[in-house]
Amino acid sequence: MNREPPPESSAQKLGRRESELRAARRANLAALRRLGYDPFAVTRFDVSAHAAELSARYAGLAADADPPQERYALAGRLMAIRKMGKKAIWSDLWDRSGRLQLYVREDVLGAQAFAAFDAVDVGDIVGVGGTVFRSQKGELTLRVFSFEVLAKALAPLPDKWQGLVDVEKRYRRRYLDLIVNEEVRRTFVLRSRILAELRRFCDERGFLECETPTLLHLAGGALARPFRTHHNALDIELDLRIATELNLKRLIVGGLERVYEIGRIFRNEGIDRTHNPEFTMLELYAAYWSVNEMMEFNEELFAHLVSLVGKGEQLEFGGRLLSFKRPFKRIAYFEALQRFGGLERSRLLDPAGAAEVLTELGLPPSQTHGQALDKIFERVAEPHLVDPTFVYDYPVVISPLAKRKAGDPDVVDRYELFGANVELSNAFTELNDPDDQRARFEAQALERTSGDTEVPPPDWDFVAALEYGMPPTAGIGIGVDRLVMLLTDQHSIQDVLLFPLQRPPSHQTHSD
RNA sequence: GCGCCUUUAGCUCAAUGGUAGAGCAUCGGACUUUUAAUCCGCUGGUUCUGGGUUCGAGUCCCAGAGGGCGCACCA
Repeated sequence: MNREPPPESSAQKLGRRESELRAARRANLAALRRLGYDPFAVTRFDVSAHAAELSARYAGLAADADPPQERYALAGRLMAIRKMGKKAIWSDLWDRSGRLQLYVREDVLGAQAFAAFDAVDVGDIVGVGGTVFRSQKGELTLRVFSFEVLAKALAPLPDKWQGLVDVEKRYRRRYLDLIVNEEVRRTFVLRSRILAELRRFCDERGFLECETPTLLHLAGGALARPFRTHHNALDIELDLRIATELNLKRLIVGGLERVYEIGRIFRNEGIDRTHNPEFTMLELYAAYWSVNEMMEFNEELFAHLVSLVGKGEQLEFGGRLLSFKRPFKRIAYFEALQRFGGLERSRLLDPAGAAEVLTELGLPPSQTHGQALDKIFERVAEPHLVDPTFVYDYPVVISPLAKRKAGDPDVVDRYELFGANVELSNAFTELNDPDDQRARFEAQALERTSGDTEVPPPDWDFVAALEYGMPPTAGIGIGVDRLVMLLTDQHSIQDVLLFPLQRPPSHQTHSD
């Protein structure tokens, strides 16, 4: 496999400067060991407090007040060291909660331990014990009475002031990005909280989190090219899933009634600011709901998330303020195209008419009627959808798994939620008529044989499941990464994925 | 896949075709309340890779690699 060589074996590849920086750190490691502080021999450290906790607890502590006597133990990475003469050192310790300044004095710590602290480098991980006081410049500080080195950083860290800016290095060595760029850490902490909140919100409403397989004999439920893989023992080809839809609906047939999955989806497509080959999707299905109940659920969920991370009911994104005040705007699909593009529904419903519109808009011809409608909508309507807006009554031709609207067979009970000009969720009343489902799969099979490689082969087993009866059900899909982008004001999917897919690094020419 | 931009010290960035530099970090020195600590001093380079043009290439040309942006693709 393509792996970087171990750093030490590639020493001769380092610039002379970097090897000197590393040598200096190794010299300090040796000094620490001589003094009886072997960093890599330590197996644990009792942490009794975190930086942010202490800052909050002693926010009212005055500089001239008698400092409290309580001893606290903290552990973290030293991100700055300011030496004042030979007998005092100021340092910044970062733990997962934030930063706390340390004040280390020889007369407090003792000669031996102070000598050891003198051999510590920026980036080293230490455990310290001491009492808090407020410095003359007004900063809460830990007076260090004891300390241990818990790990040595043998490699030099990026510049503390400029940080790590090189985007490629940030993605390839995310750990450095997280060490040095606080806002990056904040984004991922927030992502974790959003994920937890999604689960809590669904669990609270009686939804069961289910795990369906990622390895499938046949990837369906969406239009996308799957990744292929091979299982050795069974000697069969497998697909990585492109959606969780069909299996979750099998669970609805099975009577679980309310299910969801927050799952990794794989699509063998290009990479850009809004696409990564693997991404996270929330799919949720509720028996006995129509798309209208789902819309309410959706609205409540998004308003809730915005209330957690935004400014009240508003969310700042890209310098614009989006209002998530309920109710969100609503507009029918064809009404949007009429309003924003002056396009007639009857013309768009006709494949030839849609193809004409495509040409009039200066867009390249599309293979299918459905694709043409998607392109037209994207060009004509999406630029107007800034505040969250439910677009409902989608045409049946682009909705193979949705139930037709009563009294209007050309459209289905489906909506998409748009915000900041992108699709945020997609929901519909699920098709549960096995005969209709079979017919739509057959139509898709024709598209597939006529060359559309993204149409999945029909999943007849799914039709068989529907024949046992699936209750009326509404389903929703939410692209979690794009939701996190929206909520954290990030504009590239790579900035909400810890390890976005990158090409293999260029300088790994060795193959051993 | 196509186009544009980009790659120089550990990090962030300079350098008309003419001796590769700065800040931070490192290293040495001064300083027991500093916080981008400050002050003094010394270092540090396969200019992404491979070719070519030229008396001379970080700079120009060709090919390749990585990255970014745009287009195409993308339920």
